[in-house]
Amino acid sequence: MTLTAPPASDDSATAPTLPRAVTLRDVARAAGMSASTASRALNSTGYVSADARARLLAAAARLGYVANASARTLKQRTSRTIGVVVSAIGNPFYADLAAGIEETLRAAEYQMVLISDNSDSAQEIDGARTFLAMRAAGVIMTPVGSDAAALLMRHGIAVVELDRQLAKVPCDAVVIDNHRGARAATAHLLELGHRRVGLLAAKTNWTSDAGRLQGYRAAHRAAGVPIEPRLVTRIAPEAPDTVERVERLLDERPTAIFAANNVLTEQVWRAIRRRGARLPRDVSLVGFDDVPWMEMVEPGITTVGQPTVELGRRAARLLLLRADDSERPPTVVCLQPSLVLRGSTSPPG
Amino acid sequence: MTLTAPPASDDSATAPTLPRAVTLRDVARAAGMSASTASRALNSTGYVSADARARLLAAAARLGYVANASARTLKQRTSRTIGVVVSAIGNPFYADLAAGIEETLRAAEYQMVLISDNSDSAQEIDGARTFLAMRAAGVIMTPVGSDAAALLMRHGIAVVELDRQLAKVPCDAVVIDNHRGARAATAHLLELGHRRVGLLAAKTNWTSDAGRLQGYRAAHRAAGVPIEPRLVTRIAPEAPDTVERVERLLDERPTAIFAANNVLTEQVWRAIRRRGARLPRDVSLVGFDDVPWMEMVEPGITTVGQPTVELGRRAARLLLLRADDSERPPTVVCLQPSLVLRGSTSPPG
DNA sequence: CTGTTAGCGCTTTCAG
DNA sequence: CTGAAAGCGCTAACAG
Repeated sequence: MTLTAPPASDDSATAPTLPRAVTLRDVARAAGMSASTASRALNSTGYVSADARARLLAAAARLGYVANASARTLKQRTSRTIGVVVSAIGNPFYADLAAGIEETLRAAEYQMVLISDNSDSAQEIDGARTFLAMRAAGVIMTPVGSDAAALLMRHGIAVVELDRQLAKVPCDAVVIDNHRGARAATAHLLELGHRRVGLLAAKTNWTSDAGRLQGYRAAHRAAGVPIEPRLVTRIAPEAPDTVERVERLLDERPTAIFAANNVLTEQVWRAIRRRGARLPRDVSLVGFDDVPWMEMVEPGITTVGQPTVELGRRAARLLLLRADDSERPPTVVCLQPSLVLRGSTSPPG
Repeated sequence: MTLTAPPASDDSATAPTLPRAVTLRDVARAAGMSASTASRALNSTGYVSADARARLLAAAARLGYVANASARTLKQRTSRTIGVVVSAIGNPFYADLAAGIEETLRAAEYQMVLISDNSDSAQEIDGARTFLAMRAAGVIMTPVGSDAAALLMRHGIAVVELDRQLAKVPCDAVVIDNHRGARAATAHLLELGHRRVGLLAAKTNWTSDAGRLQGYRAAHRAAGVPIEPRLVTRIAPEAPDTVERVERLLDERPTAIFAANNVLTEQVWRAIRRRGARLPRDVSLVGFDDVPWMEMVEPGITTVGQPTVELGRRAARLLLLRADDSERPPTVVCLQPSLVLRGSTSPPG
């Protein structure tokens, strides 16, 4: 701040809002060095004398130098940014995934750019384009369609699919064992003696929902209990007639319901409450995803818990590994869910 | 995809992973035009003949051209990226703010880059540096300290403070009327006849907490009820002794408690449940922030509701306005909270 | 209406 | 150990 030439100084004291950002050249000049040397010093790469480095570092600090990420990315043809696209940031499940990703990325000095696609494949492709344009070092996504991942990978950007797998090309992925989770949930109900177990699942082409549906079926098969088709309801995310569809399922008088994600679990829970029905006396309920409210309501909701934050961490770690070695064979990490028993399940009344 | 020259085609069919991204020159060449014309055509800026434009557009589509955002940012010295730094993405309050921001930004064709700072000012500054490096068009933050905003603004980056104001320089902001919300909450309790109303607030230097504390005081003053200092507990976010502090407040036997944010509301709620005390018979409770669980538990929690998503939208809108006109005087938008009455409050038993 | 030219700020050989 | 030079991909004057 206190420079030699007070009046004609070319530094920021001239105007309150400075006209041009300070560049590497500026700090080089201030230290009487060239830009190349300054670059080496500030990035601790290549040879720089201790003296020069010290002067350069001091100058950078004094001038408040912040490297221009665009210039660097342009030159290096890749950035330290990782794109993340989730279905709905407002859903605590996705928020937790993002939290796990962010934590891991931050530790590795990468930036997370978060985009929410509202489960809409057009928005998802848009997001992919954005990351392509940014030359993101990689992208983690909870896929809605398979085109976005294809686009990215075709352009050489590493992709990790999270929560479900949709890519048609082999690709890293981190998922939960949906089949086993759903099977455990359903088996629990069957073991309690339920014979009319309703299923409420999302109507998607996602592997997660397919697995949950299969798990429900497998448990029935193993128990020798036939499935009543009218008790299986599949509802598209954000469908406008969600409430009616849920009501209709309840009208079928199942003695228990397995709701295959946290949103649907909340929907049935509300429908049950609206009817004044009692949990678990009138109907038992098992959810999927252990979000906070499930433990706070009375009775608590028995549910298939997922290590959500850990799923996010793993996805980030996988991407980091691939950044080191783009030739690694694609690996898919499958984490185990666990059935959390609470008060919403009991033998049929 | 079906081109004229099958074997010697210079397009991506050659290798599965293409060696170099397709640039503007590539599409220009493919259309027999210069890069500048291609730029004009693809950005619909300046004069381009209909014919040329068509050929260029076709070439771009065929080659799968995606503009390099870094090059553009470098040239234009600003990007279409807006940085957002929130305290904790896992907290539904901040997630909703982010959702509102993202929605608005997306409509204006800006990208949101989200960073969570865990209420740590060092991480907040880090985030500011990142956005500075990216030449973000602006930054929206729920501030922890005042240095990050100062740094940004010193470098000419527009800042909008959200949820609270900490900047020492005038700066756009979107906040809730904390004083009024807290006052209404406390007055409600006082009107019910409570005389020992505990306050549980965050110990920060944030305007939000200051306003809530003052509102609590103002309500007492207006009602002519003296405040019992032992009933006022302030706990730093993430403090390790949070549970004990809350227990100690309960030990003071307040007949009602006003918890000044959603996290603390949950903490007291849990403490009350652990003791087997009944809401509102043994103690009344009013929260702040209307997060979903408050309506789902039994009895529901009376709380000061905030238009959270709208707060986010407004912040984004303010930033967009400033992007159009950097000379606008800083404006602060103050939204009104509303007291949501539910079952957790009643006259003292 | 179109092409040439220059340069955004940085990194990276390559000579000294 | 250091500097000169070139160029990443794009846009914006400015001539034609």
